[in-house]
Amino acid sequence: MQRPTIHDVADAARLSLATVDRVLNNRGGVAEKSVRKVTKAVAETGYVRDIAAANLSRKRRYRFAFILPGIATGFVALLRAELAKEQIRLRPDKIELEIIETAPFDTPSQLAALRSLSGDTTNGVAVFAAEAPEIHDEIARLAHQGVHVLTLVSDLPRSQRDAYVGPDNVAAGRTAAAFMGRFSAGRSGTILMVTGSLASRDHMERVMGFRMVMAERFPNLTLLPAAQGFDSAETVRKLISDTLKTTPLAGIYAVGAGNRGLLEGLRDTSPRPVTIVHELTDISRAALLSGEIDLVIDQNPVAEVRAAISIMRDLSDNRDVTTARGAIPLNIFIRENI
Amino acid sequence: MQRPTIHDVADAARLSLATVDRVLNNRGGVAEKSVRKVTKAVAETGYVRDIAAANLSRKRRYRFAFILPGIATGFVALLRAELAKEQIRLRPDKIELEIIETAPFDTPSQLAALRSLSGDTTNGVAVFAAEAPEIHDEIARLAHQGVHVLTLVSDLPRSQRDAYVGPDNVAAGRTAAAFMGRFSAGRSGTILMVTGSLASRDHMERVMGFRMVMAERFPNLTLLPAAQGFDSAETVRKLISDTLKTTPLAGIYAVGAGNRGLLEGLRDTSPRPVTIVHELTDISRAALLSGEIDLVIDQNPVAEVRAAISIMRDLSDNRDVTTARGAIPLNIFIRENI
DNA sequence: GCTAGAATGATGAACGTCAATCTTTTTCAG
DNA sequence: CTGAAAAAGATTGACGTTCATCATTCTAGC
Repeated sequence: MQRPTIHDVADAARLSLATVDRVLNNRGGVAEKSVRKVTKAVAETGYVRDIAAANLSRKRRYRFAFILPGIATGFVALLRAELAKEQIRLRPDKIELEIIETAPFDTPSQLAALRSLSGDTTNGVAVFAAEAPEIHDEIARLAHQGVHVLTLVSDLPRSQRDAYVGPDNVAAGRTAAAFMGRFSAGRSGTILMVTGSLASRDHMERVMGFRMVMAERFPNLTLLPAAQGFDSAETVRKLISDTLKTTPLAGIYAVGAGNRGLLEGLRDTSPRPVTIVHELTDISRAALLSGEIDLVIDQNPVAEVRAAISIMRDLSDNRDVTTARGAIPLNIFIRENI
Repeated sequence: MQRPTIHDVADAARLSLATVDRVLNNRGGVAEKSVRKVTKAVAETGYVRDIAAANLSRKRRYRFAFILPGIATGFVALLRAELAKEQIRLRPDKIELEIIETAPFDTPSQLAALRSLSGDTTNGVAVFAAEAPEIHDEIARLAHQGVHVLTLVSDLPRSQRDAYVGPDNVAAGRTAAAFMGRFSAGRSGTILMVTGSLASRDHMERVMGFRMVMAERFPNLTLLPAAQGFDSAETVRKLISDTLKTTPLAGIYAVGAGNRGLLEGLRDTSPRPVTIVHELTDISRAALLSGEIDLVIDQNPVAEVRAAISIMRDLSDNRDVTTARGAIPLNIFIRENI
């Protein structure tokens, strides 16, 4: 048995193709009675629109934009590399990806990126941005224009975004704390948390999760106030070595980027603090192998990009999207499993 | 600018549509010179076949089969549940999934499943099977008939499979060992490994990885020979409690399924051995929360099913598939990050 | 230079849907 | 009962490709 087509629906409803089409694409001008007949016929026949044929007919393309910081290294670079690959891979599927780079931690630049988009040039957009009221406004504007908005890596739960694609950052922080505690094996000492910025929701969520578990389960470890490294290797390096001048550290949790600086700042420190960082990059991988880092918590950029695209597509085709779809698992790496 | 079509290629090659079509679908009967002209025109115009249109025209459907053990609980049940979801979700894309259940750890039944498939009823198949020469033969037969074969969860690297979709099981074992060692914090003692079957390659690879890291880094921990629990809760329970009668355990690494039995066999043991199991299910999740289990190494069944389908589809459309595509990351769960 | 056979061209119907246009039928107010 | 508006029907040409058929033009061998 073949899949039913509009013809079958028309037959079942005892109406013409034209009327069925009018109903299916709600073009209006159809009697209420006929609408019901069609709805019934669709249910009876089990008709599902052939999206490929429909797209072919209406020359549809999917235009998705990704807004992310223009950082040349680390995790964001991996994200961008994956996007570039998908850009090519998805061309035959008529999915066009536009990548818009913003200045890191710069709300005006993120705003400008959002403003450059509109409902008739874009079908969906995935944004990696910080929490700010103007950003929320722009997202609302886009949503209103029928653009599907995803938040990427860092969520904006109170905005009008359709979905969040990224890890559970509170869980990430909790995990970091749990391993920090276990790896410290009951000793006491001081822990430093280095974030990128205190305005990044993802970083704050990680800090929150980290603090919770630390307070609950490892009261022997003392937390310094969260520092800001602005994802810059040099700033992070200075931060670490300055701190070490006055305070010996039992552990470091690097919430954001700048791991190259972290390693430099840590060089020649003995005993080496338990070091937990985020994102598996060339640098963190090497440091894991050499023993300079104890644990890496990673969100797979490949999975992230794919999930985002797949969800934007489903939203565009208005299939229902379960929220769980965007959850990116946290991958935990130690020396033995990279 | 629109994407080029066969018409554009024909124009560029100064040949008719018919000839271009003959070349593109190599139907033969075309002069070598013309073939070259077409190839050149394709390159010049950047033509890429519109797969959706092509599929529409040739009424193509993708028929994929999944062969997996008919176990009603645990990881395999999660796999099957996800497959059932995808079955519905992918219907509008004309992807049909057939799920074939085999008796667990039963080669004849796996063979029968493979034998039931052929090139003209199936485009791709993902098999979760054990290593056996007859299985290799069947895979070769299917490959020869143009069926794309994937191995799922457990690889058969010397077979003619097109790709493996699943985790790096050696890395899984290494990871388990690394955490086992760290969680034991320098103490010495005896470790029990419980596999499903010594014939399952995935289990053996895990054991191998586990042994390697144990020997290298934690010589203070002694390994008992790997036991077989046949993924049965009752067998595992008995195994554990029998072992405990004669030998106190510092750690247990459950390589396979049957975690319900493991927990029962472990009840009232004090001190509780460090316990590491595979796959996040209702049971292991609860045990993690209650503290009966220390660590769960999980392969996400959702990711696994999606990767398998996406790869089978790419193979069917003969796009090139990088081997890395099938690698499923290992998710490590402790109490704090589930 | 003729002819068989190969190569190429031309054409049209299909796949399932969309979208537009034009015609016919139904409905209902006055 | 009439007539206009609303609803429904009918038809057609796209979208990009496949596939088959038939007609035409080359190309070699003799």
